[in-house]
Amino acid sequence: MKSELEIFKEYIRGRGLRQTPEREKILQEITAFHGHFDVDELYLRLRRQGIKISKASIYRTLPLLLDCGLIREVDFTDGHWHYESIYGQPHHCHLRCLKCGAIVEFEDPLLICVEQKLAWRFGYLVKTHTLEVQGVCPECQERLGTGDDGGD
Amino acid sequence: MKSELEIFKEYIRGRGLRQTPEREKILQEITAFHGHFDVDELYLRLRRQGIKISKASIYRTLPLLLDCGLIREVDFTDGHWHYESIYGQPHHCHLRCLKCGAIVEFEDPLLICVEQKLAWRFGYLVKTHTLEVQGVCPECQERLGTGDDGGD
DNA sequence: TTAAAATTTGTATTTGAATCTCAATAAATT
DNA sequence: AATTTATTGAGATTCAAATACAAATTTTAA
Repeated sequence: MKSELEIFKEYIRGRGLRQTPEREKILQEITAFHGHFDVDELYLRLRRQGIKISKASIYRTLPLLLDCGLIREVDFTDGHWHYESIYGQPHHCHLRCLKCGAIVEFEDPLLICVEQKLAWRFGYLVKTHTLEVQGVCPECQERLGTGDDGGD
Repeated sequence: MKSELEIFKEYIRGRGLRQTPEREKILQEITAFHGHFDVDELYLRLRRQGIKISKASIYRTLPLLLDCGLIREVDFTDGHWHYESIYGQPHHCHLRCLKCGAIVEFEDPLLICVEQKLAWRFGYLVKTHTLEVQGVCPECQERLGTGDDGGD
């Protein structure tokens, strides 16, 4: 299987763009970390390693990584986008705690059935799906008492 | 069943807030329209009827309507939030066309199974879910040719 | 290897959605 | 009707994201 870097280089070439150390470092950091991140976190993580890349470059590189399918937008929490590396990872969904924000990743084959039914019923060429299930994690249930209703 | 306005009034009273014509007009317009909307659309729709309410008031009222469960955030397309009225409506998910933005609403009982499995497996108190399935609608498949891969 | 051509970078600025400030107004309570 | 307090509207502010521009870097080819 091709590495993320190979995928990215092919994409860059295919689009007539240029390979730059900044773009490679950004991709490298994202694939090395492998978790949810936002622009600030990514910027700071690079800085801590002595890698000085401007936020403007990060903002310019993320759409490229999105476009070639190496990352995806996860959610719009806290008034800005969060991302995650997805290449080579099986597709997964998120279970989010409404109280503490904890995230559990899961996958359920039933979603393929849902997709297939939709394709048949509405004639769509189905590409992917984004599912977030919201609830209260066991720790927060404990912490807040059993009578908690999950509201704010 | 209580009307949306009754629900809202009870919420307002319960929180020690005030009933104002602005808040009522906003709610009225949302329930009358019954579709997806964003702040600008709502503002313009009110304006077209000669109802002058500032965007600031709309921005201040939406969180109240969210909080009492009359509307929900649908997506963050175009760099800003979109909403929809949900009171009295059965929960539903969205199937979105990646090309033209068309939205089909659907519901699939399999999602209840998914929720139940998550509750059991991770101990979460599951509240709700948000599922968006992305693909290409029949019209866009036609328009763009069958060889289209759904990318941009 | 060098130079020309075109893209990318960083800095500073701009954009736009969403929030906040504050004086004027209006709702609730007495 | 008067008092208290929340809400409104206009404009200022905030912050993530996008952009302009000059300097630097990559690419291509001579």
